[in-house]
This record gives sequence, C-alpha cells and structure tokens, in this order.
Amino acid sequence: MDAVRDSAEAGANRRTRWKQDPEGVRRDILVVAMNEFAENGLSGARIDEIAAKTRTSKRMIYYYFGDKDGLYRDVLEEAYRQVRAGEENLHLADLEPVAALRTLTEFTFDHHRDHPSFIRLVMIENIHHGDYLKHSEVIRKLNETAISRIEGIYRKGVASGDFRPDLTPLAIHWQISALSFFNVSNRVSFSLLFGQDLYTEAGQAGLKAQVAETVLRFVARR
Amino acid sequence: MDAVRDSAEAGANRRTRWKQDPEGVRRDILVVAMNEFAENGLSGARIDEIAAKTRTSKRMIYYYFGDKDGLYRDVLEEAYRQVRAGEENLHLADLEPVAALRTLTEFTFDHHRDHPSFIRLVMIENIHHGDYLKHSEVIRKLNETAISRIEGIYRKGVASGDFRPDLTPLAIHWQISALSFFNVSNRVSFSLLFGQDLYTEAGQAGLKAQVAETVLRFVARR
Amino acid sequence: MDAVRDSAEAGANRRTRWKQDPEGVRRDILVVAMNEFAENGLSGARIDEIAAKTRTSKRMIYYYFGDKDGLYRDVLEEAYRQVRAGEENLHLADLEPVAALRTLTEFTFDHHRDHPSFIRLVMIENIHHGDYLKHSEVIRKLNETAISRIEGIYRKGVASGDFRPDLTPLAIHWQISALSFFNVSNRVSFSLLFGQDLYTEAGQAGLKAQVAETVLRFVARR
Amino acid sequence: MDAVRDSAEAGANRRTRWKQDPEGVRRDILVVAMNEFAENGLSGARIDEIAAKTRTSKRMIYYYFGDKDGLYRDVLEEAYRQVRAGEENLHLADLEPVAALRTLTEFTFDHHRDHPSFIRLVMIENIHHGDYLKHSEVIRKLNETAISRIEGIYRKGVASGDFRPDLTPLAIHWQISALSFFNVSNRVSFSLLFGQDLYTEAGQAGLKAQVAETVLRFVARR
DNA sequence: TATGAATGAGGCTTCATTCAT
DNA sequence: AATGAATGAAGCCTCATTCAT
Repeated sequence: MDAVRDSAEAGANRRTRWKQDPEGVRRDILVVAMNEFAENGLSGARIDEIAAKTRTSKRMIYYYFGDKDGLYRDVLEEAYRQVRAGEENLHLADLEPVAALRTLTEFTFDHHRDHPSFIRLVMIENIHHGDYLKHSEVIRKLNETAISRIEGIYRKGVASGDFRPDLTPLAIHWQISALSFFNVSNRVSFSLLFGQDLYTEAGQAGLKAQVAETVLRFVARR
Repeated sequence: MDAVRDSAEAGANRRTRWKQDPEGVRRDILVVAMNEFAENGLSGARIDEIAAKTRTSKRMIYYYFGDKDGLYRDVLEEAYRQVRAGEENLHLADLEPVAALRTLTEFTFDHHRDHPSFIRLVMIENIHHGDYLKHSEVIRKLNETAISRIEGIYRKGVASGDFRPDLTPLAIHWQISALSFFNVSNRVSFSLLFGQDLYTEAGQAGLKAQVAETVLRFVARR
Repeated sequence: MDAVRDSAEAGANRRTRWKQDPEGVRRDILVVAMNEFAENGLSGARIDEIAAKTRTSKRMIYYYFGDKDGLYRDVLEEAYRQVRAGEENLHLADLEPVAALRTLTEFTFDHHRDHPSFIRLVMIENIHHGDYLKHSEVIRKLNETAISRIEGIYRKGVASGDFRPDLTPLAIHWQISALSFFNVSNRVSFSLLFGQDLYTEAGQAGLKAQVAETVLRFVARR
Repeated sequence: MDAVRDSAEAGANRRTRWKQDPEGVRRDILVVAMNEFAENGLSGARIDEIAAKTRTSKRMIYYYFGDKDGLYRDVLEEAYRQVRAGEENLHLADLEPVAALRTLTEFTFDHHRDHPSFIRLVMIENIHHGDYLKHSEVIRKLNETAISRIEGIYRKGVASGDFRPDLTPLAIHWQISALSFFNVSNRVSFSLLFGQDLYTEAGQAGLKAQVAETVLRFVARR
C-alpha cells in the first residue's frame, strides 16, 4: 500500500478541524493531493475533490501551495522524498557482490510495487515532458545515491571476477529500473491484453525471481 | 517519427476544406486527435484544440465520434492497429532461434522508439486503469499474434537446445516489452535525473545491444 | 444622457433571448459593459453584473470578447468611436474663424457633458496608465481629425489677422479639451468642495460661455 | 516626486520591525497605502500588497483602520492635508494683482504636477462619485482657503482696474484648477493620442506659461 | 454533410476579513 | 500592541457539448 496514506490521519475523524497546526494542515493536503494526482493526473485531478477529502478547506490549499501547479510540484517532490527515504535502510555493504545485486534488484522490484502512486506520478510527469521535474533541484540530488550504491556493488563484483567489466553502473540501474517500473506502470494494459497470470501472488514472485536472474545474468562474467 | 502524422494528408494543403469525403474527414480528425491525446493526456487534450488543428470543424468531431471519450477510444484502437500493422513485415521464420530472438528484440526496441505517441497513449491508458482498453475487443485480438510469434521462436530454440525449457513465451514477451517500453516512456525523467548519456545516438545503439543481449542471456540454456 | 444606453434595446423586453444574432448579442454586451466599466472602473466592474444586465449569458461575454480585459478594450474603442462619430456632423468650414472656434469649443463642452461615460472611461484609462489605449491603433487614428479640424480654423484665423500666429493647433486643442473635460471629470469633487453653483443649468451655461471666451481670448491677436 | 513617499521612513531600514511606535506604524501604512490606491484605484489596490510593502503586518491595517474603506478614507484625507499644507507658504499678499494671479496659477500648475498621487486619488474619488469625500468634513474645510486666497487677489485687481468685475473667485479657481489638473490627470491619454510634445521639459514650461497667460487674459479688463 | 452560435456546469483563484495566541 | 493561521464568499474563466440553420 502507498506509504503516503496512513500518516497524519491517526485518531482524528472527518469533522475535526485543525487548530493552528500549519504542518499538520500541509501534510493533510499533501497526502490527499498525492493520491488524487496519482489517480487522475495533473489535469484530471480536481482541487475541489482534493479539498473535500481533506480535513481543511480549499482555501488552505492556495494558502500553502499557491496554485494547482505548486501543489503538484510539492506532491512530486514529496513522492520522490518518501520513496528514496524508504531505500535508506538497505544494508548491502556486508554482502558479496552477487548477493548484493540480487537483494537490491528484488528490493527495487518490491519497493516499486509497494509505491504505485509514486510510479503513477512519474508516469504523469513523463507525459508532461518533465516540466516540473526540471525545476526541482531537490529531486535531482535525491537520485544521485541510487547510482553510487550500484557503483559500489559493481566495483566489488568486477574486482572479485563475478561481474564483467564492460558495463556502467548507470546501465545496470537502467535495467533494474526498467523491469521494476514496467511491472507496475504497465500492469493494467499488460494484464488486459495478455491475462492476469503474471500478476497473481505466484506470478509476481516468479517475475521477481526472473527479473533478478535477468540482471544477474546480464552482469555475469560469462 | 510518428507514423501517424504523415498519412491522410497527402496532396491536400492546410487551407483546403473537405467536400464530400467522409473518410478523409474522419482520418484527419483521428490523426490530429492522436497527437493531442498523446501529447496532453485524456483530460489534458482539448476538443477545441483538436478541432483547430483539423481541416474541419468541432461539430464534425461530435458527428463522427460522439463525444470526447468516443474519440479517445477510436484513437487508442487506431494507435494499436497502426503499431501492430508495422510489425507484420517481420520475417523471422527463416532465422535460427537466437538470431530470430535478437532480431525481434532489436526490432521491438526500435519500433517502440519510432512510435512515441503510441507509447504515451499506452501510458495514459494505464493511468486511466485501462478503462477504454477494457472495452476494446479489437485490441485484444491484435496482441495475440505477438505472443504466438515468440512462441514459435521459443519452441524452436528449446528444441535446438539453445534455449532453456523452463520459460513461457509470455515471460519473454514481458521482458522484451519492459525494456523497450521503459526506454521511451521514462526517457524524460530518466535523462533529467541521470543525464542524457543513454539517449544520444551512441547511447541508444549501446542500449539496444544490451537489451538484446539481456534477453538472449535470459533465455540461454546456461 | 449617455448615447450608449438607448441603442439596441428598442422593443425587446428582459426575458427575450437572442436567436442567432451575433451582432446584436455583441452590441448588447458592449452597451451594458460600457456602463458598468464607466461606473465602476476596470477592477470594480463585475462580469457577473454585466452578464446579469444583458439579454444573454456570462458565457457569451467570453465567447465574443475572450476575457475581461478584452471586453474592456473593446468597450474603450467603442467609446472613442461613438464620441468621434458624434463630432462628424460639425460643419465649421463655412464659418469665419472666431465663430468657428467658438462653435467648436461650445460644441466640445456640450459633447463632453453629454458623454459622461466616455469621460469616465478616459479617466479610468489614465488611472491604468493607458495600458489599453497603448495597444489600440484604431483609437489613435480616430483622434487625428480632431487636430486637423482645429488646424483648419486656426490657419484661417491667422491669415485673417484674428488669431495670433505663435500657437499650435495642438495647444489650442489641449485648452479646449482641458476645460471641457475637467467640467465633467471633476464635477463631483468640485461641487462637493465648492458648492453646486457651477453645475446648475444656469451655472453650466455661464461656464460654457466663459470657457468659449477663455479660448477666444487665448488665441486672440491681442 | 510624490511628497508622500519619503516621509515617515527616515532612519529605518526595510527589515526593521516596529516596536511600540503606534504613530510610526500608522504612517508607514498610510504612506504605502496612498501609493497603492493612487496607483491601482480603490478596487484595484490590494490589502495584501499594501501589507507586504509595509514594515508591519496585514493585521495592523485592520487594527488601525478598521477595513479597506477606512484605510482609503484616511488616505484621501491625508492626501488633501499634505497638498494643502504645501500651499501654505505662498505669500501673495505683497504682490500686485496681476503678478499675484500669475504666481498663483504657475504655482498651482507646478504643485499639481508635483503631486500626481494626489491628482490620481481625486480622479479615483470622482469615479466613485465622491462617496468618501462626502463624508469628510475635514477636507471641505481645507479647501475654503483656496477660494478666499483668490478672492483677495481678485478684489484688489478689480479695484486697481486690472481685472474685469463680472467674475467670481470660484470661476477663476475653476479655470486654474481645470488647466492644472488636466495637465496631470490626462497626461497619459493625451500624450498617447497626440504625442509627447507637451510633456517634455520645454513643452511643460511652455504650457505653464500659456496656462498663466490664459488665466490672465481671462480676467483682464479687456 | 456541414457549420457558426450558443450554453450550463464546473474549474481555478483571489479577496477582504477574522481567529487564536 | 502585535502576529501567523485560517476562512467564506465571490471573482474570473474553461470545458465539453448542443442548437439552429
């Protein structure tokens, strides 16, 4: 489930109004807006709808975020921040290269699957030619660690002779991302056209194993 | 370039009005609408904008397609039809399994890259939970051949001992699709976050080779 | 009374709707909008209020004028056009210079007084730093005749020895305008601070005579 | 330059917050508000904008002035007070009537030109039908001296035989005001329609001389 | 078959103002 | 005396769609 959903609503029912809690109001809006934008796209999302699902009023959206674009931009940043934050607890340093890469791949596969709203927002952003991503310095920085993490593993693997030496960490990241992303982004169309087999519990488990194997075979010495 | 663009306009300049050419009008609208939907999404596309870029009037859109949804549905079907039609001339039967699979993968990679509007429409459709794909019998049929084509290759490869026997044609199709699709769908966000390296001429050539190799290693006996 | 008011409403009651009469709808809106802008200023006027006083709907305002600014711009142009059109029937060529100038001045004085909405729009435009006037080629052209008319009279007066030769038509126009304009533009504040004496029937008649005399004395040989 | 601007800010830089200086806060707001109202009109001025340009907060505006109308009313009174105060140092008693009237006219011409914000506020007030002026006893009193000053000069001029006896001080005041006011109030529209000639340094000097001459010729015996 | 005119519903945003501290 | 947070009401504008010819 989206990690986004369950924060900020603990123990407060719909009718409760905020009393001077700026950060709470901001988060409340952000959480709701993330879901709405992810669900309906930028043009499809409705400020009225977002406001209605909030514990505050439409007016506050403008108070805190300026306009719809500003809200979307903040939602996008927040989405990246949350997803990247979720990756922090990954301790791969102790593992040998092959195990580390398998773990990272499987983790990414699961992580993407656990954050469909994030995936959808990235899709939406791509549809919009990255207009908002372009202007976010914050997001760019968040992604640098993704590469350096792989770089560490890859170097060790090359040194140990497990991995072939003619690849770049970027290319490996690309492969892991592509397979993990597509699994979520195209789930609907793929299953409609080719059946649900790959999206059952078992199907996903098998797919995850295959994806990991694909990556490992790809980087393997031979 | 999008194959969509250049059909249907041959021999008619911009200012010309249609006179008694229903099919021409329909195609004119369809071509324009495909670009607009692909460019702006379902909610983002504007009937007014589509009409303006057409050689006919807004009223005709309603005349031929009923409403915006109807137009989108027809655009989607047309997009699938065009893309699948482009795959027909692929003669893989004469090739040995490895060459056939490499050819198919590389072709898919290129084909997706040549049809960004199609990719975008599929993304959009996924964002909309496949609401329109669901209702299209036509599209489902179009995709069956994709699997059977792979099935032919895979069987021969297993028989020849080149491919391992524990896979399904569907899983192979999924891999080829994922890598080819992601290359186009996430180009904007990926290059914004990680640089343009993979999207230069050379970068794409390398990526294509890697993708083909990935698929071949994945199905290889060992 | 404002010449604006009585056109376009002849013989049609409030409930009547237009049936395919674009020019009628346009004029209806323009007439109402002119009054509203003149009465309340650009920011003060309300699109809703304008629409309500119209025989058509708010939507049509946007259909024909794009937005509030566009409507204001067209109102401004229309106001200038109407006022200048009202000046056309002035036949001064037959009169000797002194009589011609007196006639012109008195006419201008009356004309301004008869078009308070126009005066108010010009005031409003000045408050807005002429932002809309700047972009209207139409209006600039309309005003050229005003100067050339005076030029004709002045030349004849100089030739006849009635007028002194060291003036410019522009300066004369400025004086006539200033006195005629101020009479309307500052009527409210002036009468509030200094009493109504100048704004009674008799007061205005006297003022008009004085204004004409002022102008004549100003251009007189000695 | 507007006299309004530079008062009240002496010795305090932008970032400084007020601490226990009610009168300073009031003046700060008043100065900013005068510019905003003069620049944008009553409906056009924004409380938020005024607050932002102030060294204090929006809340204080309401604390000191009640509401937007109250602020505007106080701004208007302050504007009249400042302008009239600037006229006090005019010593005309010693001059002979013709010189006195010329001096007064030229002074008025300059004075209006030096206080464009005041002129604009008067225009705005006229557009609003003097709704606020009506309720200000203060302003009415301020203007009585303007008439009595002219009365003194005029009486002496009639007595000396320089001026004709059939005029009223009010009519003379009206003329001086009209010409001096129009020069500022309609500067934008006039120069847009008829060129900048009258608004250059030289143009204004000439205009001032002409205005003075106009007034003198107007009151002259013959 | 074709079209310009017309529209209701609903979208986004701004404004002056008040609340709670 | 001073402030940041909060707000209802109302403003402007856009959208897909239908009407009348």
